[in-house]
Amino acid sequence: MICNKTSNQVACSACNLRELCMPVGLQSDELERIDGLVSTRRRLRRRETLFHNGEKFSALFAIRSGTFKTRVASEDGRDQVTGFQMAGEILGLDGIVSDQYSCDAVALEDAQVCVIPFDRVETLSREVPALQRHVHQIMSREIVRDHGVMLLLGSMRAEERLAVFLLNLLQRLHARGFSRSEVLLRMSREEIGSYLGLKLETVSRTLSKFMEDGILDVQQRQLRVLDEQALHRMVNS
Amino acid sequence: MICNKTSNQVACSACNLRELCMPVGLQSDELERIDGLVSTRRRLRRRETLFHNGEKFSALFAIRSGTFKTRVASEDGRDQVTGFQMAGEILGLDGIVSDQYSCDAVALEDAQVCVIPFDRVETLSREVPALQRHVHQIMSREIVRDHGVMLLLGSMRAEERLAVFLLNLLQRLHARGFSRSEVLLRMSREEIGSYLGLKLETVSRTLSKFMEDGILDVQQRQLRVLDEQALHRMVNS
DNA sequence: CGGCTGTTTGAGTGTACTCAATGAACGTGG
DNA sequence: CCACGTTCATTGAGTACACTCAAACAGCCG
Repeated sequence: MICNKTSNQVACSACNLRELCMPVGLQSDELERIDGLVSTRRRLRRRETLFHNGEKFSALFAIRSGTFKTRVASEDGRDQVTGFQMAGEILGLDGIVSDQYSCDAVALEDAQVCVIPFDRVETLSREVPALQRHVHQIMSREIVRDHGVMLLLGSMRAEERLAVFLLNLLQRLHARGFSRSEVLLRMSREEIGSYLGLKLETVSRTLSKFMEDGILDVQQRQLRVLDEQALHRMVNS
Repeated sequence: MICNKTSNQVACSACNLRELCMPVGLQSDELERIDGLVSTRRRLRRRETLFHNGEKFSALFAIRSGTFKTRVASEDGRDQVTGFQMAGEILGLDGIVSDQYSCDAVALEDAQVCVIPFDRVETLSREVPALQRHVHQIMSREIVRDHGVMLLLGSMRAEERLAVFLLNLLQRLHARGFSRSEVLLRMSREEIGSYLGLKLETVSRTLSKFMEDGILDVQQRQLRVLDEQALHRMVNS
């Protein structure tokens, strides 16, 4: 009986995320060469951690499905959500520098990831310049994103932070084929608050205010944007 | 008459920053191979910008001397200092992803940088795995650093932020052979405030409070730490 | 010296926080 | 399937920290 771990694998070249994920921008011949990048898949249930702070680094993870949060902890127990990640995005870049992950990655819903051993990334990107370039871009993108979050945390008020957060979330979902105006939030008020540097009560109050103003319709975690322009105006004024 | 741009160049292999900068961890034979990385040097005067947001990306910059700040701007004019960089640190990583720099890098004092054309980095790191690894680590380090700043901005109070800032600054200066307790601040209160998500008055008041408490001695930009343990306690409690 | 930039300090305000109670949704087990 | 406990969300009341506005002061350079 032929049956192995990889029997249900989908090659990068055949993955429906190839326009979004590692293979972005690669030629078809290059695409085939990176099919060997993914060693295995891994399934996670809600609340399971993909890796945690201090764990030995060995691989990056490409999200196939589901949503994650990453968080860092301070010595005295406080923690900070550093991002929410969705299909096609890469987790684990923080682990490269010290050979151990420096944050926790937690699934916010049942999820599946592609395991990409980092030594394969290094080997292959020496041979495939387009992959090398792509890896550099992924890391650079993360740096630019982080700088945007710093701007948000350092200089914006609660309403602006939430507006930026929602617009960003919707834009990324839209890029994945979902509605531009409707979203089922995978994260709690507390997690949103942690990400935005606010307390959960402030997140809740601000959402309520947006509802009063006719900008949003929020029913628990089901959220609909009624006036996207109003959100944009919040950010640019 | 023989006289060219590179006459006063110092090779990476001979640079006194080699324990701190790009060549970190390379073997001597590898070291020689990366001597070609630096195309030129560039001198900057105080307040000069090394690159600015939107400018075409072509090179990374290794700081040889002097201190820089990087800042990002929001659409409505506010800006946020995203970091202060000193000798041996690398500027320009944000430019890789979109082929243009996404922030401004400004010299806080007269400075000198090594210009490292990025295509050379990519070419050479395909041939020298240790360099490839090093580039990945530099980018990963920046990501981890940014996450730390997010933790600071998202969850710490003014006194803690300033304590973290000072400890980090002193630790980096110490690694460069300077005093662990004394520093001439190269940045204004406003710049510190922008970095820490505080107003300049709050920075000033908090420094004054640290003086009253006997933790610091501050005379304008000349700062001396009298009680380093007290600063550490601020952070961990 | 005057003008300028940067810093300090004060007074009053406001935004987001803490503490607290209520209510809604969800999952588990009887 | 319903009852229960638990988690999560909302809303209120009062507070605190950092903000704004303002004035005075120090240091620096031409």
